Amino acid sequence: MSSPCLSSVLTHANLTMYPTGPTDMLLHQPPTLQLSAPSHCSKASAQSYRHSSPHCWSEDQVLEWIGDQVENAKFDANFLSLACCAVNGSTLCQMKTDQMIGVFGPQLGPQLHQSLQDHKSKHELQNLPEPELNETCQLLDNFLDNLSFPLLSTLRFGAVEDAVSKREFDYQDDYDLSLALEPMAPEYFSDGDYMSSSNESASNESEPELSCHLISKVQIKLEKEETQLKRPRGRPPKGNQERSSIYNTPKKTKHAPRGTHLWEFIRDILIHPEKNQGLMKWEDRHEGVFKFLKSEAVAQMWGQKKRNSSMTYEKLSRAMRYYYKRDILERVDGRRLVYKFGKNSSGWKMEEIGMPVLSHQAGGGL
DNA sequence: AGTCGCCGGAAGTCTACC
DNA sequence: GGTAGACTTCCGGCGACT
Repeated sequence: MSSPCLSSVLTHANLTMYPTGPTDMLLHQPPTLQLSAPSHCSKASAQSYRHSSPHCWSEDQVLEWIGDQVENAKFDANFLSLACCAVNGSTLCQMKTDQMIGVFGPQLGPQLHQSLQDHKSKHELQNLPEPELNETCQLLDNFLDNLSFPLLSTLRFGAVEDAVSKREFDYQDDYDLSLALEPMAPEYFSDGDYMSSSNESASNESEPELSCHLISKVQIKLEKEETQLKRPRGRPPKGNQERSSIYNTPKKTKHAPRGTHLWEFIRDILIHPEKNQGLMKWEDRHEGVFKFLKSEAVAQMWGQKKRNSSMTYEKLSRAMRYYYKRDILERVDGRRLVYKFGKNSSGWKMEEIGMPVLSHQAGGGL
């Protein structure tokens, strides 16, 4: 069996995971295959393994973990065979140091073993005060899974080469960074006004948000197929006859798994700086006060997760305001784009997520 | 006056659950 | 199939700012 480049898979996973990442991220990371994943992309990778015990890691999560270790060690992933990584967390946890060295080599093996021990002890020691925190981690995993293309979740090692080469082809064929600066070609949309709201709203934003336009053709093509089948959520716009055809389409029967709630999505962005990319920041970490830095970009990400390309910050903020009644969020009067987590929210406090609570740690932290 | 973010009512969809 | 919860969409209004 040949040894497909692990880093290629990881790089693709990252790029497909966040196709609408911030402008600087993509503009400075041309869509070429690299031996080690670009740091930005890597930081934006799922890292869902961090939130579950190594014993419970799936093969995909093991792959993510290995990818991070490869990057940290500046290890040349070309020397790694994907076949070596085709293990789940349970199997991995049974491996001893010498076995790891045997499989991953003398350079990477010990580091992987040490990292695994760290993760194991972290999850054994971590005292989660609320059961929902476990659910939160699962929701985060779901979020990451749902956000990505099915590359990681469907890729099986026997079919890696085919899948990778196909993704390479699709990617190079379809991904166009010029989209960041140019209007999207109308043929990529099923409905011309679907994208108009985001472009329009992005232009309204006081801060530059080029990232709003960074939606790959790959994604758009997928959404095109979806929107042709799926009736848009919410109240239909007044006098909009263009969408009438999709309102008559048969109802989708397949129920998607319960997804992350909006406040959890926001929280996850805030507590995972590697996924934040300057979208939001803590104003007061201790009090749970946060601010949208790139409101429309966050809205686009939310829309991406909900498969709704017409999501805007205005709509997102309406949903946020509903949380006031439920004490999931509290009002922060007089400050634009600023919200505060309420008493019915969870999983954002430092002590809840196992971070050391330092004095003077409020504010500023991503 | 125009723009922007925020507010909250109303009406709608979608999904999970019973 | 019915229902509840969680949004989504639209809209009119408000205050701050330019």
